[in-house]
Amino acid sequence: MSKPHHTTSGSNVMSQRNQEGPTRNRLLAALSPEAYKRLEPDLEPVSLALGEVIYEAHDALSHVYFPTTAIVSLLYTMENGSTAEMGVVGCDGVVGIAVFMGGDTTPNRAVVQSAGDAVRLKLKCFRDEFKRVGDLHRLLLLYTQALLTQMSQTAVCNQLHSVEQRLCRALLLSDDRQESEEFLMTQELIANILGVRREAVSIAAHRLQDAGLIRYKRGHMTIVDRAGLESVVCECYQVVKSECDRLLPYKVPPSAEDT
Amino acid sequence: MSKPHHTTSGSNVMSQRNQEGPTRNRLLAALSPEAYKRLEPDLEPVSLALGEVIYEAHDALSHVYFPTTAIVSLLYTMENGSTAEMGVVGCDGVVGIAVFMGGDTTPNRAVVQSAGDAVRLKLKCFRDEFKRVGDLHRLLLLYTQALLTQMSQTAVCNQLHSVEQRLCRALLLSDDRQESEEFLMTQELIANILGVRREAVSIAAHRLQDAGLIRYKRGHMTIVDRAGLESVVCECYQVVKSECDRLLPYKVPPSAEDT
DNA sequence: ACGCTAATGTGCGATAGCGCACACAAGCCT
DNA sequence: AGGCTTGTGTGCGCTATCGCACATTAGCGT
Repeated sequence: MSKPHHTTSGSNVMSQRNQEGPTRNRLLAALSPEAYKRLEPDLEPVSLALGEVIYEAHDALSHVYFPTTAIVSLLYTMENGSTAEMGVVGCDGVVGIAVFMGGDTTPNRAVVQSAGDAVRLKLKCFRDEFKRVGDLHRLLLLYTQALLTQMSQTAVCNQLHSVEQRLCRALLLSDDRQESEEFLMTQELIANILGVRREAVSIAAHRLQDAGLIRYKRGHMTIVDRAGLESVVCECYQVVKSECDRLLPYKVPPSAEDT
Repeated sequence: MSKPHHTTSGSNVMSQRNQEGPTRNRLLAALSPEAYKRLEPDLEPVSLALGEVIYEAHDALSHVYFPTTAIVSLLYTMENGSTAEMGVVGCDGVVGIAVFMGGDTTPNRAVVQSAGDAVRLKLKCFRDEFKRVGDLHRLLLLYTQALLTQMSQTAVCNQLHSVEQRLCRALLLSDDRQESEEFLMTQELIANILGVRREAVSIAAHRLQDAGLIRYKRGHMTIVDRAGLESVVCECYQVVKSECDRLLPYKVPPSAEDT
């Protein structure tokens, strides 16, 4: 999942659907023109605010969400209130996997980690297209595998790596999913994501700042030296990124249905 | 996922396909008779030995495996050699998800955690049936969601719970997936699964034994008080089990294809 | 029965992260 | 400008787990 280089494409916007609008979402962008046209009338743009809850644990969904500039965190909340992130979804994915996997709900919540836009689709439209077993079907299974990799790598990473390394991983994952190098996130939020105390984040962030890798100021976190972060982060980051790139290349070969 | 009560069914074996043979695997058992008959000629019984590697990271598979009495662990190995489990597959599932998700390979390995039997299916037969988008297709997506839940819960559990609780979870997960209350597993193996040092397992196992919940002797681990274990284990165990039961009931309604 | 190997128990210092209790500082509201 | 709320830094004792170095033992093969 390389960051989409924001080539301000000027006049040829119409010819490329890769820069703005719903097709900022990589899954939508990878659809064949035919499949995309079928969905287009039903795509509804929405703005997602920081902290907004897209679904609670065990909630039946009314829509699936394709983030374009927003970033959504999949969090689990324990009975005692402590939380940890299991996965993160940005322009590379979709929120609401359970809808097409058949279970309808999941035990986790989806919370907006970085405000931005998304397009959403009513369940019926979405399912109708999924059932054609064409592009959308194939892409979503591939995406699900990528998410599976992300979650399972999170499992081993949580077990084996330090808070500092995992903070780097969280920052890089966010960076991959948005334009700007600056994030609006408090240490409290990061702590909930990493499943550690806020103080532990404070210390780790401070270390990264001292090392000149990030700048940090009251809820504003800025990546200063991305290469440096990549040298500190554990191997888990690359594993997830490589697998994501392998499974979901920008260009996807057309499916049998649409050729 | 309730443990299949081994009612030694005597004479009416032919009428129920729920006790022995390939249909000990719950996915195969849940197929419609039509779908099962299509696969049956190609199902190949295999014995899996403890420690046997079904696939290595990034390996292309030649078969998918439906465990019947064997238990398979999905493990990730770090560059420095440390390992941790991301998920476990028994008679409730299938080894080789990547084959139908479209990615063909995964970054993790599959290792036999408890010796036993499985049936396997060549990729082509498997894919042909999957592409019919009938029972097998629907069941495998449901199973994948269950596995997703298992992996994501492993992620949060690894972060938030103690070695002792996680040992309980591992034991209960194994118990759910096999007949006997006795497992053949060394502390070394358990340590690799939990992603901790062997010594930590030694201490945790000792505590459980002192509490009268298990008996432990040189590679033989026996559950003495299952209810006791369930009172010690963290909530993660129930979350995964409930979700697994919800998504994959023993009886599955027939799909449109086969009615 | 002997001896080898694999499995387990134990002790000790080091470290990471927890839980708590604050002090402090930044920015918003009026 | 003053004051409140929110976010951040820090110190302290505690616990879990690590990493290492051994001692011990069970069971297998011959």
